[in-house]
Amino acid sequence: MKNNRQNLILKIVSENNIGTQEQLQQKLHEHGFDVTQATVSRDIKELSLIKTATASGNFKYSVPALTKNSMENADGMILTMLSNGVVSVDYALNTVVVKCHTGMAQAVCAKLDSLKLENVVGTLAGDDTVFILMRTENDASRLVRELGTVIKTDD
Amino acid sequence: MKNNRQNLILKIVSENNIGTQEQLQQKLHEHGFDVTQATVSRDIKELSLIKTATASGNFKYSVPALTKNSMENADGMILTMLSNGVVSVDYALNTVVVKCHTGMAQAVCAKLDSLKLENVVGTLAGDDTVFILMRTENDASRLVRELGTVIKTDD
DNA sequence: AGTGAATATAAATTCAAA
DNA sequence: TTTGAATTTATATTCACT
Repeated sequence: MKNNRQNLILKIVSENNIGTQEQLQQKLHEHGFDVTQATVSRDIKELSLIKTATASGNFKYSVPALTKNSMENADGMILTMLSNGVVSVDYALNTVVVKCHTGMAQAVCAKLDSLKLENVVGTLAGDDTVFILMRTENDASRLVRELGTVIKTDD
Repeated sequence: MKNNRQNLILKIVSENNIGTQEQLQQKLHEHGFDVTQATVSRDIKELSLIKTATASGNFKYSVPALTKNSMENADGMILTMLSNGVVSVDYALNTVVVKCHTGMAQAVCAKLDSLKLENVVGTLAGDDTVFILMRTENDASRLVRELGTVIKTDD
């Protein structure tokens, strides 16, 4: 349950402008998770979400980029989260297809974008699938291989 | 004065583990800047510092790095390229000006584009100069600062 | 373990002032 | 515009309970 909730949090902060834990709590409530601010605070800490000012003069929680550093953070929580979201990775020609659990594609896509991967032409996320258009077939192949080493899919 | 203080803040949070504004205030005091928490809070907002949990279970303020992912990738090729081509970086209002060696601006511009920097409205390269139009003046200021930390200019 | 209620702490903002 | 003092608001933690 906690895991589901934290996955949802990643999705929520990726897709919305969440400035306070109360707002996040409210969003969680809309999705059927009734937790207190205390829990939201703990979740944010465990996920190592970052809080920062935006150009528009507000604050915003975001998913941290997946660096070596952030993997070390929070007992690899983020990595785990990413892993939990992904079902499988495949490619055809120069397009990589990341299959996700329903509703997780947006969050996974945000995470992948944050990696600022090379030779990515563009990304597109539906509900349970992310498309990554790579420059060349070689790039696609390499990316699938690289993701394979990082992401533990849940089969 | 404010500028000096904010520069010092960047230095302090880079070199120390600052978890609260009070700690930062204390460090500033040691360097002769006597300001209140209110000011520290404003500075943090203006600098868009990020607050996030660390592996050790504490919180920490950090400088938002454009480099963490993008520059560590690609075997530092991009970094090398930029360093070799760039002479200086400056800005006025929301436009960043990257002075390059003659004929290098196009290449530098392409490299900068490849970084997919946030809040970039557009870029334009001449022969020895790249213009980067940022969303806001703050964005410009931050980009210059960030580039400054990454790019070794050849003077 | 994970959580909520209450609380302590930290951080953002308001308001007045220089 | 920049700031401090006071205040409000937000966030982290403590403690009890499950």
